[in-house]
Amino acid sequence: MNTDFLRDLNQAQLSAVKSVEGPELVLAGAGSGKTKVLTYRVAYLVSIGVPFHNILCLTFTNKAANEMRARTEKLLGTDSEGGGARRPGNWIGTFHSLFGKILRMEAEKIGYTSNFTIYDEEDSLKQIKQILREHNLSEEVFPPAGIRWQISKLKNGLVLPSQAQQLAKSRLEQVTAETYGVYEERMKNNNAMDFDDLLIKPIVLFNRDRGTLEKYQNKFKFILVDEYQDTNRAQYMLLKLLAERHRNICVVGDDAQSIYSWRGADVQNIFDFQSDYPEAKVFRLEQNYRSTGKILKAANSVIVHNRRKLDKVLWTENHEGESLSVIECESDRDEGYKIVQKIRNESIKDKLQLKDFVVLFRTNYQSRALEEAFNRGGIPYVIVGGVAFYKRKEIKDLLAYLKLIVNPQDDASFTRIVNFPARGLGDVTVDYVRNFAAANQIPLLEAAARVDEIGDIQPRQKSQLRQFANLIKKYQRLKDELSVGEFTRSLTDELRLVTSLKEENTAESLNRMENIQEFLAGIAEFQTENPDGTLQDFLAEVSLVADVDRWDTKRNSVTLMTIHAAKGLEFPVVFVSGMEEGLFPLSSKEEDELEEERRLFYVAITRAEKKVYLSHARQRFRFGKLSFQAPSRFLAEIQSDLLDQEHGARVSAQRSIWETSSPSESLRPSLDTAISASRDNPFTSPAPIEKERPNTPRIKVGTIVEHQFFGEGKVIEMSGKGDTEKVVVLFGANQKKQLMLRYANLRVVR
DNA sequence: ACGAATGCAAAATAA
DNA sequence: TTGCATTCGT
Repeated sequence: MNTDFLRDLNQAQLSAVKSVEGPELVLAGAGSGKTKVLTYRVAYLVSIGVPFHNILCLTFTNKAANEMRARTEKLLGTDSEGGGARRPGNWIGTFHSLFGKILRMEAEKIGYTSNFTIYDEEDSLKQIKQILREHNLSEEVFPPAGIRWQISKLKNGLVLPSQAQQLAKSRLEQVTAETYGVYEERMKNNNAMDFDDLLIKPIVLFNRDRGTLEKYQNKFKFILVDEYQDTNRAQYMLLKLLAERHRNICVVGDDAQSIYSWRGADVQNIFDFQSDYPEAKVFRLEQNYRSTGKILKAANSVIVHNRRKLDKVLWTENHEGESLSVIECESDRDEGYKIVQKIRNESIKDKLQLKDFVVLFRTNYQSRALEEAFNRGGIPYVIVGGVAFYKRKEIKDLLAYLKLIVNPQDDASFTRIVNFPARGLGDVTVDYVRNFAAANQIPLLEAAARVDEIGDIQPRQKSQLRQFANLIKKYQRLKDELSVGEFTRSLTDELRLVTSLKEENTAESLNRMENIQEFLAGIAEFQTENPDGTLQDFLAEVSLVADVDRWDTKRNSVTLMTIHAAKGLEFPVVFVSGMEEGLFPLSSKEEDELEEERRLFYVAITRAEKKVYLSHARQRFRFGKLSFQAPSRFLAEIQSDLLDQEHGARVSAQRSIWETSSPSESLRPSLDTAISASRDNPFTSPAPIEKERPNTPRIKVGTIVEHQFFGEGKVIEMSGKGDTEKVVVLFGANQKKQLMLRYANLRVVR
C-alpha cells in the first residue's frame, strides 16, 4: 500500500512513526506535531497490513478522537483496507467511550446489564447527599461535595471501600469510607456507573476474568495513547493489562502540559514509562511549528521555574514575531472592555477574523464579566465550557426521562423527573416511595408502579404516581416501535416541554426552549449519522461528550474558554485574562500545586501562533465582593525582554468609558513609576497595593458616599462589625447594593 | 399536610 | 447561574 504520506514528516516524526514493534515513548512538546505522529502512525500501521480493528487508539476528548479519525481516513482514502476510519470496528476514541463500549459488551460478567446508565458528577453528588441524609449525617459536618471528591480519589487510586474503612483515621474519613461502600452498592442496584467506573470496572472485569482480558489483549495488537501525561492510575493499569501480551504500546505526551493532577492524573506515569518498559524506544519532538520564536521563548522561560520536569527544550524556525503584551486593567469590567477593544483593533489592522482570537481564563466565573463586555461591544463570541450544554437543567431533565426509560433501575433519573413537570409530588411523597422501595429492595420506578401497596400516601399523589409510572411504561413500549427522533419528539410533546416554556414567554424560558429544540435537532443528526442507532446508543454518546466537542470551529466568533478546555487547540491570537495572584496561580499553597498552575500557564501561552496578550486587573468582583490582587508572579517569570511593557503602560493610561471617576486614581502609583523602580521587569516588585482604604471614617446611616462604579448613594442600613461590616447603599436609579465596608472603597461625600 | 412559588446567598479546573 | 428557606395556597 501507498505510504507516500510519510513525506510530510520531519526526521524525528518519521522515526517515531516507522518504529513499529515494541513499546515507544514520544516526548512531544507543544505544537510539535503530536497528533500528527499518532495519526500517521495509525495510517502507517494500516498501510503495512495491520487490520484496523487490531489498533486501539485512546484520547481524552472526543474532539481529538474525531480529528484523528478524520485525518487517518484522509491519509488512507475512504475505501482503504479496514473499510475507512468511520466504520465500526475502528477503535479510535476516548478512554471513557471505548472502555464504556467494552463494558456494555461484557456487562453481565460484572453483574451489570448492557443498558447501564452513566451518572455524571451531579448525579453522583445527589446520591451521596441522599445517603448522608438517610444516615442522619449533617451536610455541614460532612460536606457532600468533599466526600464525593474523596470517594472519586479513592476509586481512582483503586482503593476498595473495605480498604478505605481500614485506612480511615478521622471521623470524616470513616464516614467517607462508609458512604463510599453504600454508594457503590447503590450504583450497582441502579445499574449505573459514574465516570470513574468506566475506567475501574474494566480492571475489575479483567482481573476477575482472565479469558476476557486475553481476548482484548489479542484483539488490540497495537495500542496508541495521546496525552499520556494525563493518565491516572486506573488508565495506567488498563494500559498495562492490555499491553502485557504484545507490548506494542506507543504513548505520546508532554510532561510540561500535565494539568489534570487534580482529577487523579499522575505525571509520574510518563516519567516511569521507561522503567515499566525497559526496552522502550524514546523519541523527542522538539521542533515547534505553531508559535513565533518569542512566544516559545516566553513559554520556555516560564517552565524552567518548575523543578520536576523532563529535559526538553522547544525550538522553532518560525519568525521571532511580536513581544507578548501585558494589559493592565482597573477592574474585571475594564479588562473585558480592553480585550474587546484590542480584538476590534487587531482584527481590522491585521485582517484577522474573529475566530482567530481566543480569550482564556482560569475559572469559569470569569467569563461573566468578559461576556458582558463582548455583548456591549457587539462582538460575537462563543463560550466553551461554563454551563455545558448537556449539563443544563432542561436538557438534563429530558435526558433523565430517556435514561429512566432505557434503564428502569435508574433511581437518580426517577428522582429528578418524578415531579417534573410539576405534578404535585413533593419530598414527602417521594420519601414514602423511597422507603417502600428500600424495604422491598426494588427500584423507585417499580415502587411507584405499586403505589397501591404504600399506605401513607394521599389519594391525590397516589393517582399522580400511578400516572407517572404508566407514562414511563408506555414509552418503554414505544421505544422499540419508533425511531429515536420520533420517540423523543413524541415524549417532549406529551410532556408539553416546548409549549409550556413558550407560554411562559420570558427571555429565560425561551432560551430553554431553544436548547430543547437544539437537543431535538441533535438527535435528528445522530439519527442520520447512525441509522441503526438505538436510544441507548444515543445516551451512551451524549453522556460522554465534553463541551469542547460541541465547539464549532467554523463559526466566526471569538472563543472564550478555560485554559483546561483549550489544551490541544491553537489560535493565532491568545488572550490570557486574570493574570493575578490568587486567581492564576489560583492556589500556590503547595509547591506541586504551584508547578501545575505554571504548567497550565505554559499550556495557555503555547496555544498562540502569533500573538499573546496577558491581562490583569487591580480589582475584581469575587464571591460577590470587590477584591484586590497583585499581578501574577508568572508575569515576572517571563524573560523580561520578551514582554511589551510600554504597551501595557499605554493601555493602562486610557480610562475606559465605563469607569466613572475613580477617587483612588491619584493615590495609586502609576505603572510608569513601577517600571522605573525596577528596570528589569515591572512585575518583580509589584506596585504596593492597598488592601484597605485608610479612610473608612465614620460612615453611618444617612451618610452620602461615593462608590467607584455605582457613583453617589446614601447609606440606608448597616450591619456586622470589624472586617465583616456591611452597608446597604441606595444609589441612583433606585439601585440598592449591599457592600462590604472593608472592600467597597467608599468615599464619604458628606 | 403538602407542594408551589418566591426571594436571597454562594463560587475550581472535567470525561 | 443553583440551593435553601420562607411563606402562600390548595
